[in-house]
Amino acid sequence: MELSDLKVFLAIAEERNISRAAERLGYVQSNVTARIRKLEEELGLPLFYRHPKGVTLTDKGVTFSEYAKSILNLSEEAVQVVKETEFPSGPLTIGVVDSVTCLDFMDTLAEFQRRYPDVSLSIWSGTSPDLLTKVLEHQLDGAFVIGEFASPHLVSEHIQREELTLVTPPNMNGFPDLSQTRWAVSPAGCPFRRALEAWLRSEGVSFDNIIEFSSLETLIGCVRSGLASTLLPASVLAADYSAFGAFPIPEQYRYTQTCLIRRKDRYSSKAFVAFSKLILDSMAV
Amino acid sequence: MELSDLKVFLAIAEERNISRAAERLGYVQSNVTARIRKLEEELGLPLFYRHPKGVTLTDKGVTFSEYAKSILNLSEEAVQVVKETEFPSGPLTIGVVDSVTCLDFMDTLAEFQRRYPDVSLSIWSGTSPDLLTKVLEHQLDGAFVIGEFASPHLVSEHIQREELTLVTPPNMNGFPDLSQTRWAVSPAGCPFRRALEAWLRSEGVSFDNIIEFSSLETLIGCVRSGLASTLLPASVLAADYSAFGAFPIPEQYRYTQTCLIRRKDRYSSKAFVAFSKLILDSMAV
DNA sequence: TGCAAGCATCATTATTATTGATATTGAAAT
DNA sequence: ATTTCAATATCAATAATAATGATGCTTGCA
Repeated sequence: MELSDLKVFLAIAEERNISRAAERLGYVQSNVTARIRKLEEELGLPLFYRHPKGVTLTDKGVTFSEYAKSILNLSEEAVQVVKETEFPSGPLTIGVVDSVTCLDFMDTLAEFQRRYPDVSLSIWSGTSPDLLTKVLEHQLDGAFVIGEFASPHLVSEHIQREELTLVTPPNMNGFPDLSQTRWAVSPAGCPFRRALEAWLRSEGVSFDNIIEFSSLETLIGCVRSGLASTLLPASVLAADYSAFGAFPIPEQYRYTQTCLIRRKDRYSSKAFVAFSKLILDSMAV
Repeated sequence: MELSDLKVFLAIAEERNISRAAERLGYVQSNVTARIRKLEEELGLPLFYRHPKGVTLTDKGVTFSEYAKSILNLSEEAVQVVKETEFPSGPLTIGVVDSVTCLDFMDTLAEFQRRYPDVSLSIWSGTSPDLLTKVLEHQLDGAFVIGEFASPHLVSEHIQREELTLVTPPNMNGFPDLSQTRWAVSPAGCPFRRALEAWLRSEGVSFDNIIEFSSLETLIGCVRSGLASTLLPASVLAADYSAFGAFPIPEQYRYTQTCLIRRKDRYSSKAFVAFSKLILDSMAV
C-alpha cells in the first residue's frame, strides 16, 4: 500500500465513479480500476460496491477513507514543514467571508504580499459555514469567519467586532416600517441574516418577504437600486455611504465578531504565523 | 513520495547506516542509496549527513522522521482496523513486567487463548520504563506496568494493588538487621527497587551493598541460595513460599499499583478490548 | 432490442525499482 | 606515506510494476 494508492482510492470515493476519478487523476480508467482492485486484494476486502451507475463505499471503505485522509494530510504537512525556510514562503490559503473583503483588509493583503513576496497567497471567499468546513477539511490554512464556532478541532482568535447597520435604499426617508420592508439577505447560515431574523422576530415582524443573494456585491446592488433593505456592517458601505440610508439597530443585535480560525492540530507555517500577526496588528489600529 | 520511501528512510535513520538498513530491508545497498537520494531530491533538502562511519539525520531529517513514524503508524492502524472481523483476531502484543508473569496471570493467558484462538498473542516482558517506552512507540498494544505514569499520550487502568514483602533467604531467623543485609535488586527504574531505596533511606540505612539482576528469575535464585535479600510482591513467592523468609514492611512503602497502560490515540482492536476485559474480570476475583 | 454508461480484462508499452559490479571517500592502522 | 577498511556513490543492465488502449461484459433505460 502506497500513498498514491490512497490518493486513487480517495478520488474514487469522492467521485463515486471510477471513470471520472481516472479523468481527474489524469489516468486511464483501466489503470484506476486495476489499482483499486489491487488495493482491495491487499486488504482482503471490498472497499466499494460496484453498481451500474458507479461505485459507493462499503462500510469498511468509509472507515478506510477516514484514515486515508488523515494519512495524506499528515504526509502533506510533513513535506511542507520540512521544506519551509526561515523566511515565510510557500503556499498559503486563506478563507474570507464576503463582507470582510470590503474592509481595508485588501490593503493588509497588499502589504503582506510586499513584505513576503515568496508566499503565494490564495484567498477564497464564501460563507462562514462553508469556510469552516474547508478549514476542518484541510482545504484552507485558516479563515476569517463571523460568529463563534465551537469545535474541538479549531482554535479561533478574535479579530474585530463589527457593527451591524440597517441599510436601506437612498430614496427612503427616515427609519422604515419594518413590516413593509422587503429584505435582501445572504444564504441561510450567514450570521448577518441570523441577526436580522432574530431582530425581526423580536419586533413581531414576519420574515418572509426576502430575496436571497449568494454574492454580497449583487446584494448591495439590489439595495442600491431600491429593491430591498438589508443588515450589514457599516464598514461595508464606507466607500459610497451616501448611496444608502443607514440606521442603527437595537444594541442586542448590533454586534458580530470576526474571528480567524484554524485547525488546532495543523502545523502553522511561518507564512501563516506572519499573516495572522500582520492582520492582528493592522486590525488593532 | 510513498510509504515505502518512508520505511526506507526510517530504517536508515534507525540504523544510522545505509548498508545495514539495506540488509534489514532485504535490499541491496545501492538501491537504498538511490531511494533516499531520490527522496532528498524530491524534498529539495538533505535528510542525512554522510560521514565515513555512516549517516546521521539532519535537523530537518529529525523533523521528517517524526512525521514518517506517525504516518506509518497511522497507515498500519488503518489496515488493521479495516481487516478486523467481528470476533477478536489478528496480532496482539502485550508487555508485562517480570513480576506479574509469576501470578495466575499465566492462567488468564491460557484462558484467553482458549476463547480467542484467532488472536496471535505475543507477550514481551521487561521493566516498567522499558514497556512504557515501547507502548509510546507503538511497539506494544498495551502493557502491564507497576506504578503510576503520567503521560498525555497514555491511558491507564488500575488492575491490582500488590503487597511488597521483605524476602530473605530461608535460613535467616527473624527480621534481619537491615544495615547488615546484602540486597538483590532489579535495574534502576524498577518500582520495587525504588520502594526499597525509599524505605532504607527512611531507616537511615545506606543502600550500597547491592547486586543488580536484570532477570527476576535469577534475582530470586540469588535470594533462595542465601546470598541476598530483596523486596518483592508476596504473590511472586506463592509457588514456593517455604523456601524464603517473608516479613511485612512499613505500610508507607508496602503497596504498589499494577496498571494496564495503552496509548490514548491508538485504536483498540477487538482483541485488545477482549483481553483487557478478561484480565480485569480475572483480577477482580 | 438496441444503446449508453460504467466497470473488468488483457496484451502491450512505458516507467520505475532493483541489482551487481565498480568507483570513491575518509579515518584508522601499519 | 601507504594500506586497509567500512562506508556511500555511480551506472549500466535487468526485473518488476504501472499505465495505456482496445475490447468485453453487465445493467438500466428508451
